[in-house]
Amino acid sequence: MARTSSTNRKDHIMQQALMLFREKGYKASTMRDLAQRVGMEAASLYNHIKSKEELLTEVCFRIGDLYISQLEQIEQMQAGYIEKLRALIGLHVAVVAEHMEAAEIANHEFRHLSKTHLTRYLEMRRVYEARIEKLISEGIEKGELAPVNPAMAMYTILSALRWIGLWYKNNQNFNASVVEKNLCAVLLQGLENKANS
Amino acid sequence: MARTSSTNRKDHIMQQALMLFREKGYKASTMRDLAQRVGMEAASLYNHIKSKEELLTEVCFRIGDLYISQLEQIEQMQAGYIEKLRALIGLHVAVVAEHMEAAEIANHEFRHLSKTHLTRYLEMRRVYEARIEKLISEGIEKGELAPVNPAMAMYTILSALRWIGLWYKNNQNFNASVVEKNLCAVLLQGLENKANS
DNA sequence: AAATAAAACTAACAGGTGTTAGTTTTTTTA
DNA sequence: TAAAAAAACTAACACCTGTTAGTTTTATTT
Repeated sequence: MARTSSTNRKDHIMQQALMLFREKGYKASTMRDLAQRVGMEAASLYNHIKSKEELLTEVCFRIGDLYISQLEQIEQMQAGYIEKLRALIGLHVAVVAEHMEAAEIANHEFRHLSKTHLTRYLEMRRVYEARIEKLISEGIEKGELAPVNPAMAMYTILSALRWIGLWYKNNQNFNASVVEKNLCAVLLQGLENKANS
Repeated sequence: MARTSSTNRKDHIMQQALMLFREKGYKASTMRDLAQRVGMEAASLYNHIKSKEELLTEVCFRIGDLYISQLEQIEQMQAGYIEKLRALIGLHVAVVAEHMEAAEIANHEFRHLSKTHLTRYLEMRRVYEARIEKLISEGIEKGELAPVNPAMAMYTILSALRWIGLWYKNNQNFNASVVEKNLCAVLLQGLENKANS
């Protein structure tokens, strides 16, 4: 059995699917499009994958699991809450830097998951968000973070972190540490110049 | 000629299309779906509209024009740059509060515009972003804003402002001024508690 | 080299897509 | 109320959708 070759082939299909879904969106991407990029007929794809949705499902949960497992490490850090938020921002920069297409697809196309998968995915996201919200709450309680609405702060951070993919796409010279530094500067210190006024 | 009635009918179609596109996404929304919501056969829609894409085009440019015209007013304000950014955040909160579906569609579905319209839309957005970036640059030069990378700060702000729609969707009791206050707090003052440390 | 398994192919299905043509019904105008 | 315009309808076109069936080619194993 050509197990190795088969696995490689599936990985190749997956990789092409990622690029296609990101370019056109999941619904606008056809199996014939994908087949052409992979270099075979559409029907042949089904020797390697189960369905179109399987591709999407795999991307979404692979990325989701990655975020959640990394978040666990951040929660267990022995450090202040500013430091933890800094690590959270670093996590998102790193994930996008290493899995840009997958991260963008999970963020933008998850709604096309089948009902069962969608429910599970939304639950994962809900948990992820709740844990970040808790992180912020705790930081506020300890007086390390400014007394803002934790839910709103959480959404603000997570949304802000979404432009990383856009930036990555437009700039060849994507410097992860510069991006991270600037994101931390705006989100943690704010845009107002405290040296002034 | 039943001009009034016709206009109302088209507005009704437009409104239903907004809700449908937002729920399912543009590509996954069918003219038969839309027709059912409007209460007629799919073919009858074409007595009122030119094409499916016309609906999307109209939404995108209506919202785009709105943002740009409002930005002009902000630029001409006689006020400090923190105040101008505050106004920018207020603008986005207000647009989402008043045109939630349209704002979300313009943000998420514009890529399905036809080539010509897409080019024009992207150019509009490029200009919008450039002008905000310039606002930030000027603020930094004058020492009113912290010395961050202006392009990155611009993306951070605009992305952060995208969760408003999400928040609006999940919370019945959407209080625009509270949302605005918290967004300003995080983006302008930062999450770090300056009373502390 | 023969047997077996993997992976490609062609053809097609069953249903969905936006949209048009042509006709009938409803509403407005004269 | 007759004429005209608007807006609904049914039927259909031409094409696209994910996927399956069945067959042939290629690669692997014994």
